[in-house]
Amino acid sequence: MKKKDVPSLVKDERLIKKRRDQIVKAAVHLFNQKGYHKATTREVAQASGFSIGTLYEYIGSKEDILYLVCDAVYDEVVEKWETLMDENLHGLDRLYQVIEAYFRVVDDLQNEVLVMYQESKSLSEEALSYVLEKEMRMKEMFEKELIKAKELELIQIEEGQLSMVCHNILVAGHMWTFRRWALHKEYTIDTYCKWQINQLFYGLSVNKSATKTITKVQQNLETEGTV
Amino acid sequence: MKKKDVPSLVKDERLIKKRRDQIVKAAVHLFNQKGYHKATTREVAQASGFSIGTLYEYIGSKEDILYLVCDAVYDEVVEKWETLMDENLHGLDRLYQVIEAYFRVVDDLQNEVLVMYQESKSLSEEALSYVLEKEMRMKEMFEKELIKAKELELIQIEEGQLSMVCHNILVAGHMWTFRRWALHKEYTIDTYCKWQINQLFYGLSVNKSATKTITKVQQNLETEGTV
Amino acid sequence: MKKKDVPSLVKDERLIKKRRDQIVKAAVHLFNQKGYHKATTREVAQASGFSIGTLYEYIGSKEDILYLVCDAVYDEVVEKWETLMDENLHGLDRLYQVIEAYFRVVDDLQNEVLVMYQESKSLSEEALSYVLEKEMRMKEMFEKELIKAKELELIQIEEGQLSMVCHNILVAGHMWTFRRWALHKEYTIDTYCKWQINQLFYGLSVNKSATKTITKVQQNLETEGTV
Amino acid sequence: MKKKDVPSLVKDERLIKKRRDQIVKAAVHLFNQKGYHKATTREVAQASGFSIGTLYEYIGSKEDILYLVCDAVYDEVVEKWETLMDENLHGLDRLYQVIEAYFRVVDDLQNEVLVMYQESKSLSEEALSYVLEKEMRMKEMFEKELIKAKELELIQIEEGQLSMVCHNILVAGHMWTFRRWALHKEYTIDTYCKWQINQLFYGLSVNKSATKTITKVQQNLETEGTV
DNA sequence: AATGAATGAGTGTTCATTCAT
DNA sequence: CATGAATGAACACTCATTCAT
Repeated sequence: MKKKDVPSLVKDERLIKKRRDQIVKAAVHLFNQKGYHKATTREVAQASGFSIGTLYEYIGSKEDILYLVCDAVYDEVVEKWETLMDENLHGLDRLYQVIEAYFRVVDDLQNEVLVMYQESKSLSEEALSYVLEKEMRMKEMFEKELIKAKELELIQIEEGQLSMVCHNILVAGHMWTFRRWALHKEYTIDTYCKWQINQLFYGLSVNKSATKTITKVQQNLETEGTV
Repeated sequence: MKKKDVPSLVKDERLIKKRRDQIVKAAVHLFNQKGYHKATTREVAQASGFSIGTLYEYIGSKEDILYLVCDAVYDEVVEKWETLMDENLHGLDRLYQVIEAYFRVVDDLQNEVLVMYQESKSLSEEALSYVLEKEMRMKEMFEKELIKAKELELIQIEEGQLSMVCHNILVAGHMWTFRRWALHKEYTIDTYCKWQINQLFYGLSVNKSATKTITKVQQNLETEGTV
Repeated sequence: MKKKDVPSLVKDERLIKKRRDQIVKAAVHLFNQKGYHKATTREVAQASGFSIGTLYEYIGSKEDILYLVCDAVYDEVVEKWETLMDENLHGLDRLYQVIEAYFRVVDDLQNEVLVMYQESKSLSEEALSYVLEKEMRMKEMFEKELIKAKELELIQIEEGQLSMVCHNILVAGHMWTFRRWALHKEYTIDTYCKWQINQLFYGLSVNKSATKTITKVQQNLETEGTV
Repeated sequence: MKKKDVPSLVKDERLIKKRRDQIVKAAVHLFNQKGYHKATTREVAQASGFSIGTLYEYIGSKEDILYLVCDAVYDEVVEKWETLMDENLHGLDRLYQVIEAYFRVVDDLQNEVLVMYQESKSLSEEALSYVLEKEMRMKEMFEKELIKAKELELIQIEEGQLSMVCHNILVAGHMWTFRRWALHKEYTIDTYCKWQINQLFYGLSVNKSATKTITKVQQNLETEGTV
């Protein structure tokens, strides 16, 4: 899926970048406050520091603003993430850090991530799939790390579990923003990282003598024929 | 937080219930397709099988529709969940089942949960806090079970982890709907339950010889002074 | 102009009268509070003590309510007026009393008169002309009295003045309602009657010698440099 | 009570004034025909010569239109009134002229005055009190003149009568519009002025010795050729 | 005769988008 | 390149009126 083309009537690429940065910054703030649908293009223009006419010199439609935001947020997340990484770490330490760094970037870019998260569904199919593709690329970053760790025999992970765990990690990051009404009361970003990583690697530490196979539960449910 | 009052011009309580059920059903469908903001009240009325005037005999504002949806979805989830529970199960089996049953209910009520999940942020503060309270009550159901399991020494779980794990379970359920664009390609609800529960209880099965304490990682990160 | 026909689905004339009395009473109250246009038929029905369906058993349209009100108010004014009249009075005293009694009836039926006064313009042409005809009939009552007084040489009034004075009297009554925001602060109905009647009969008591001395006064003032 | 703020999305003050003049003109015409409540904002926009969207660039709500009308009408009345005044007249002549000029302005601005008169009650409390204050200021103009005349001993007027007479004069002006269905059949503005002023100063001539100098005043006014 | 649920045309208002200056 | 006035389709919501029960 290609980058969606956002039309501009202006030629100067440098100016386009500058104005769009202004737009994104203003839009993130506004969309956070009122949501994408309730924020008006006029408001975005004003918050960006120019007129509605000028706004439309740099975008083709309101949706483009949302697209620019989502696009920018992914880039910013990845960029900051890379800044945080210590390339000297190895083994499990590296794995922990990749995840923790991600959580911390999300914490840092809370508003941005939240907007992208809550409003991206309003994108057109074309724009959405581009954005989702970026999401998948982030997922792949975790997959790579996990596969590497598995190959190094640092962790044991079954085939089917791999992808799901990466989804879980990503969503655990998002959660920190979209469930902040609850989580921020109970956790700091430090404790949140600690417990999420702990949970991710060690689970609920099942007392082994109590273990029964999940398969059995499955069977029970299936014989009941419900759902 | 009390149940928000949704005004109706109609007196017959039975009829109100019937019509509101129609409205909720139609609204879930519509909001799924186009989202809350893009769906018009006229469309909701039409999809409900009556005129716009009649719609407004049973609600006070468009927001009330969303509120009715969210309220109904929670009730429906809890109700179906209870139906699925086999009260004869005990120990870890019960724990597995509580979680799996929840996932299966979410799967069954995918559209409903997705709408509630994606659109509830558009509720007014008053309505939202009522809805969030319901969410917290669901979280408590998991908490109770986990505490019970802990007391029976079926699992080991530290203080700070408990709440977060419950959030994780709830969100893992939601994920099945809001990330279905990815997850449903890779998993069936059966395999999804299996892997999520597996992951929840056993984590990534860290190879013990490779284990280092998370605290150490934390220290590394902190000494770097980043974030 | 004939009495406008207000259709009713009910046969029993006595019931029609009873219900319409209820309607008029409720409507006067409501129209006073919110005005004819902002008051809804539902509200009128409710304030009348029955359902919207029943309301429409006794009227054909919302406008009929206004017509009923206007019609009733005139009748009530005339009726109360006659009650107040002392037939033993004669001469100027009678004239004073006719006018004062009218003012006092208006004071008594303030809300009714105000509604009729402010809202009758919303009647259809047909209904309006019937109402205006009633107004003219009231005017004629004053005309008769004034003509009688003129014939008795109690007052001097020129041809063209007669009609206008009667309009003035009627409007002076209405004024007491539609300018009550100002008049009721400054006058009681007693003082209002006194001064209006005084003004009506004696005017501003122009100083007779003033006409002649004006030039003189002016000269004085002008030399003083004032004015 | 301060001038109510009517919000506009347009910045150019000159354009605002121009457009609002258009709006007022169109609204007076429409409100006369159908009344404030039955006239739609779309009709006002169309009659003003622009689209509904443009209308709302210059007002905040429908009520603002009514407010603009009332506000403008008062200003226009006062302005025209002042134009008509001959500052060289003194004594009773001046008094006659102040009143007659007012009647003639009302005649000239019939539609405007009638709308303001009949619809101002639909204003919000805030706007209404501002409008009523303007009305009171007009009343004070008459009060000043009467007090001056009293001090010059041109007229005799008792304390309690003064305010009421001014109300009467104002209402006599309004009457010429809201009772035109009757008055215009019987009077021209010339005869209406003559008889109202006559009545105002000399009453019903109970006392037979009352003079009729009005004819003379009329001649003065007529020879000036104004109005 | 009374009820009140159903109707849908109509209303005020918003806002993304355009385009002349 | 920037501006902001103009546009009008679209929307939430109201309410007089009807009619089956």
